[in-house]
Amino acid sequence: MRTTLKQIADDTGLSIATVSRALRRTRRRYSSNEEKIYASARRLGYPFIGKDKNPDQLSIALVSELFEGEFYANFLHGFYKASKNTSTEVVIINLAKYSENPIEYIISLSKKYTGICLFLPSLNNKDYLKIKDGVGQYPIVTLTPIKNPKIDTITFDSYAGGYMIAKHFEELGYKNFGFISGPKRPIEGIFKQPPIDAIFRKNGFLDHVSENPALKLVWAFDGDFSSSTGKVAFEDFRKHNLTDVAIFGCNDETCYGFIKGAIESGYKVPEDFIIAGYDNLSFSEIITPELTSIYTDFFLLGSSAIRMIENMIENESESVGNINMVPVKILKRKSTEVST
Amino acid sequence: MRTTLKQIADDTGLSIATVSRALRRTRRRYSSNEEKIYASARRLGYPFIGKDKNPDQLSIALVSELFEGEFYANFLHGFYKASKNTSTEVVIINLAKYSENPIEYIISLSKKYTGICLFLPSLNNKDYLKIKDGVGQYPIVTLTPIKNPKIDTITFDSYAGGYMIAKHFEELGYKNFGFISGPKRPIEGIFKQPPIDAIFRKNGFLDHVSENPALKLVWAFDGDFSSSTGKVAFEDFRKHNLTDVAIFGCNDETCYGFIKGAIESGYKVPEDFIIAGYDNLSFSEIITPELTSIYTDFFLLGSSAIRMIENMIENESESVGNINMVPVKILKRKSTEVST
DNA sequence: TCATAAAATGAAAAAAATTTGCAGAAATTA
DNA sequence: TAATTTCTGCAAATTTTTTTCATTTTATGA
Repeated sequence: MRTTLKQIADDTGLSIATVSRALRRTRRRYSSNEEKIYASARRLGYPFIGKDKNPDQLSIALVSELFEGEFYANFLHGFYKASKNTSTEVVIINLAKYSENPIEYIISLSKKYTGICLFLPSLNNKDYLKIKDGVGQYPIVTLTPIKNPKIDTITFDSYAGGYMIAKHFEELGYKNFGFISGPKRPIEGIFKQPPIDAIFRKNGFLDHVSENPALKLVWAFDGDFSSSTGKVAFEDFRKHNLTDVAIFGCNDETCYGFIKGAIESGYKVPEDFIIAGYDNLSFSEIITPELTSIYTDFFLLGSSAIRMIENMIENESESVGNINMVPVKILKRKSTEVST
Repeated sequence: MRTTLKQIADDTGLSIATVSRALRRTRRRYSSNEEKIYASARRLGYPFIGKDKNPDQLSIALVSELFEGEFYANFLHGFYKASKNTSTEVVIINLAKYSENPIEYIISLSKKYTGICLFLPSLNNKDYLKIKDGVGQYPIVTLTPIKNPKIDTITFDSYAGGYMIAKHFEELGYKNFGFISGPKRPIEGIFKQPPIDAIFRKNGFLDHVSENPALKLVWAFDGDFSSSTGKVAFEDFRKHNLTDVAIFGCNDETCYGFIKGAIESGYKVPEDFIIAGYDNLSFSEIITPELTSIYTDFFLLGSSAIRMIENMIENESESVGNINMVPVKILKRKSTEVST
């Protein structure tokens, strides 16, 4: 079961004594046998003795599937930055590599790490229940909103984000609102289920519209978070011949595509319509017109998640399904700037 | 030195036998004592027995400092994607956390991982020599070009990238070339030294210009990779009142800023000048006009790096300073599209 | 080339660490 | 409340690691 010096001795053809000495020496010597011993020890998974770990340091496994795009870089960077200020170490675990049985693998992580932080939009409620069952009273947190969670959840206040956009539009005097949604069906290789986050953004926006009799949703389009559907959305929007519309694209990329389509067709933004996005990607400051967007601060998210896990450890409290919302901010830019 | 059951027993106030049993049981039981034992074991760094590791799996430490931006997401994702096809596991190590003595820390990683892959633009030649000295004949590779490296280097063929741009400009019939450079001095918090990569891009571009008597460098500007200096660069360019110029901005972000400045001043691209960038960020497809750029394939880089380390292990060869160039591609888009 | 010193190695003894058998205590269930 | 199960510590048994010692190999210098 456990790797012993004997196994390494057998593997390398050397004696146990030699293996013991090589592995225990402080300074490495790079003789061919020592290299062989180290290589074998690594391969067989012998637990090393190096001053690898600061005993007072907590370690949190940040379990995610990595994809391309600025979003993931900001996400990871936010966590690392947050961990720098604490005695907590964050280790990224890319689940894609262990996709045969992800649930079991996540549960096994609880032996090795003091806490687990999940960012896995592809998991469903059943999966989370299994994980919760598997780890028992153990500090675990998820970063993806789920309905009726059984694990403590920490997520951006997307509902408020959607609301802020609607409110901003209203304050600018707009009455006619448009909306481009996020994915409603699974997307091959990314979302096994539509992200609930996007639904909250939408609800926050639409609830404000429907609560206020003066406001009206005059146009809606089903997107999938990509800039290409943003462009398609514009083609559809154009056909409707609407004027004085304030459009909320539920992420920035969708808006980029929409604006691109509009500009190419000779439209002017914000003169012909105003538009706002979500995520505040760096390009939102660069695109012409600069895009009003909801800023999600990943450093704040990371800090909150780490603090939450630290609290769980300290108070020996259980992850039972509390939801912790991290506030978001609206950044108003030229795409919603109305000349007076 | 080594963590033993006795230490955990002392720490938890339980007997050695109890600790042994708790840690060796296959199924966890979540009694308060067992939780205590696991917590103590984690804190003290007791080597766990879980079937954590596939014995035939190589593990490579990818040592980097993470920053924000799409670049890093693509970088990490490329490596993960590459590792998926092999039996090699890639573990991201964020060096920022160990900044007290990075060199020593990197050397200590060689005990734990089968190979090391460095992406640390802030290290200099001396640092690399120390690392090389510290790890001896061990599979290690660096991804940042350095002059006269002592460690095997694998990097994008930036020189060829710069050259491709110049060649493309020439083929379009342009004679007057402009250039916006990358950082020439260290940038606080990011580059302890100017990235040599950017210099190679520049050399590839300028060498082609100077080799061909018909071509002329009519304008150059010192940038720092940011879109804001791109905008400043445009202001400078404008003052020079140049026409028929083909501009190479040594990364995409610089070009975004430059184009933004140009459009805001009523310029038209590519009618008034043509421009090409480097990195092929996703916005290059979205910006109007779409930006011609050099595509650096991080999957290819990751695959090559992993293969290189695998070879070093197999042939027991040493990292001596070979340089392996990963080819890049030019993606021609509207920013350099000349109507005929 | 050879003598000498230094380093590396294996066998076996010694030491240390871990597991297990056993019996009593505590908790749970009927 | 009695029966059953689980938990626990002690000490013996077992396994693993380290150390001692003799031998072999390698390196060094005349």
